[in-house]
Amino acid sequence: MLDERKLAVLRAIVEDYVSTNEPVGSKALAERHNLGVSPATVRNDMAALEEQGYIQQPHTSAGRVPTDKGYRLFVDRLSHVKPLSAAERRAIETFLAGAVDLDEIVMRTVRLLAQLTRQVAVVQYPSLTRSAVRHVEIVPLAERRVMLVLITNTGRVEQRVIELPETVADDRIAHLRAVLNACLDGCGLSSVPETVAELPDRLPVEDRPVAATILSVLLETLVERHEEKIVFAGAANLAAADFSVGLREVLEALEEQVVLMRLLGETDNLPGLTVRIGSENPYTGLRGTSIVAAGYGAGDKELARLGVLGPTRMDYPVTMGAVRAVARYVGQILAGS
Amino acid sequence: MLDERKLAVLRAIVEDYVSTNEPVGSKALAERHNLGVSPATVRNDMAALEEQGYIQQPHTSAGRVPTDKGYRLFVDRLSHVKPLSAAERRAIETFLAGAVDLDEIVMRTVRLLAQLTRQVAVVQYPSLTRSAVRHVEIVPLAERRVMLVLITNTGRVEQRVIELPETVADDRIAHLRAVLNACLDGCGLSSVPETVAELPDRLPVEDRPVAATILSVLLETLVERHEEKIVFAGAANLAAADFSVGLREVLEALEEQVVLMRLLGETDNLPGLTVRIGSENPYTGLRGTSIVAAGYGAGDKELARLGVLGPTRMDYPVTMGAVRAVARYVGQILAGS
DNA sequence: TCTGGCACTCCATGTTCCCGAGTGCCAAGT
DNA sequence: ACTTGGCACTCGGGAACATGGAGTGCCAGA
Repeated sequence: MLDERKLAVLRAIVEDYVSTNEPVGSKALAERHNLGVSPATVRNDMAALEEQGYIQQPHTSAGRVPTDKGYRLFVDRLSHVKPLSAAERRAIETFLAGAVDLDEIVMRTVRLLAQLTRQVAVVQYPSLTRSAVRHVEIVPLAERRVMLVLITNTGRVEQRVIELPETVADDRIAHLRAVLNACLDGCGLSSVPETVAELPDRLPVEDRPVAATILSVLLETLVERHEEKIVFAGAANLAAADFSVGLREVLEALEEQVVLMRLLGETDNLPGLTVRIGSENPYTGLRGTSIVAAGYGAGDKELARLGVLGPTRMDYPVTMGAVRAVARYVGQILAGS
Repeated sequence: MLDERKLAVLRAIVEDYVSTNEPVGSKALAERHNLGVSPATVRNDMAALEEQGYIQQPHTSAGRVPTDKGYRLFVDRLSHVKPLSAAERRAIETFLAGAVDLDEIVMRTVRLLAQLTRQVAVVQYPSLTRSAVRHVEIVPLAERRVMLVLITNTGRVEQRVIELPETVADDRIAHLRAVLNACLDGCGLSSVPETVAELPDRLPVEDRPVAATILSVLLETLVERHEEKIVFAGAANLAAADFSVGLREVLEALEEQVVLMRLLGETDNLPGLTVRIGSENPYTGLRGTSIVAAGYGAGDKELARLGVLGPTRMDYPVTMGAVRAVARYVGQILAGS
């Protein structure tokens, strides 16, 4: 059905089209990649490939262009992830190492990835759900107002201002803090609700209303922040690519947290790297774009995802290499801090 | 030099050009705005306006287009800030009121502003410099590692992980925290360095190295975070405007924190609202764009700035109204929380 | 099964042409 | 001293048309 040479032809078409952005014809193909056959033969192969939907001509009498199906075959069977150069690795390492807190890690990561791939990079904040409590802090702000600060083992910090039902002395607050920490320290966020459930019963009666208020805010925070934060960078790279068509839609998608989440979220069979090509992805505005994504995390459990979005016509091996490498390094940094 | 009618003509040109995006000719002008004179007269006035650099023709035998100087005159003398409708005000209020922490306030503000003006909105986080310490927290993470959390009265939270030079018992940490808070509470961030200077001397000798480490990180945080965080939203609106030319540059500028900071930062004579039109702004990539900015803050002191960036050909009265209104509401929210 | 040849298609590019919107200027009117 | 109508002129942009070249499909021969 698809012999060795036809696959070689497809590979050549993808590579040429990616680098030139112009439909590639049989003659140029036979010359540039030494396939050892004549243009006429290549034409026959092309006809077969087109027959099966791997390539396509924009107009009669134009060269061929890969279809989404063609890219898919290329990614799955005809290419290998291209590792980064040593220099690039060093650059990543030093750039990420300079970050002082989670915000900055994420910020640097997204920029790094955008620059490395010359495309739009998307990074999700480490999931609250899968991390654990490191410390809970209750800070008195005013007579009846405190700030609740929740610090997770991934370095994430959530804060909330709480209005209390009554005036509370600082030492009672301090006690409450101690109790809370004793019982929550190291507790997985997902199990916080049950852990905390009968906690008010163990407190003096007069402290219960206050405790209840604080706990309800705490639980609320966990629920609301369930949805993850997500950031992107490198929008300028979109304009640089010849994205004149549909740029609007792409930018809109990028500003829709929900869409971004879904794009990054859905994984597929490949271990680690997910590639979603053009029409494969769920959002119609992104018909002409592909997503290369990977999970990252400290240790082996995946805490969040990051990836790159670009035209279907992208250099998949290189992009995949960059995404994989960055995901690994971020994981290391996260584990180390 | 510029009599009443010539000014009216200029105003009419700006308004028409803003709404149609096409060079406006004498005939259409005389008809649409009832100026009470003939096209020929309008032509004479136009010639005078062009003579003085307020308008310009793209080509001979085309209509006129306002120059930056023309827009400037329009903004300064020919237009009034247009207040928002009651419905819009309510929308702002309810939308902003739902925010639970500073991050979310800023996020919502920037989106709101982008949606309201259909342009790119830029919002700076409240300045660290001009706010005061509300609480300092030192959280033990591991034997020789603590997290320093700094909470300001603007609701901003900064955190840093610190490696200590030696193992420190929790009660010593607690003591240190108490001392720190006692001495820093309410202290303006800019005066933290001097306040903290002789603090180690008042501690037991064995605590001094640890205290020094922590304090140095604290000071470092203040310095590094001196530069403000800044976010933008609404990039899709750029694509919607006919920004085909220079879109690349604009997007690049938006991703350059430094450039953004400068754009927002420089104020001018007008109380509150700053308008910088096309070539007036310092960055060459933004030759075709204008910035409308305003300061905001809790109470009267300005904590940070926010604004909108769009094509020079924008509806200034409406945009200015939106920016001013949003700035005020954010101030209120900030003061109330 | 591959190859060279050949007729055909059609896009991209360049040229020409023409229309119309808009201008500048001038002479006449108020 | 302005304002106005008239008029010749300019120039951009779109339509119509020509052309060259890259690329294709197909076929007959090796």
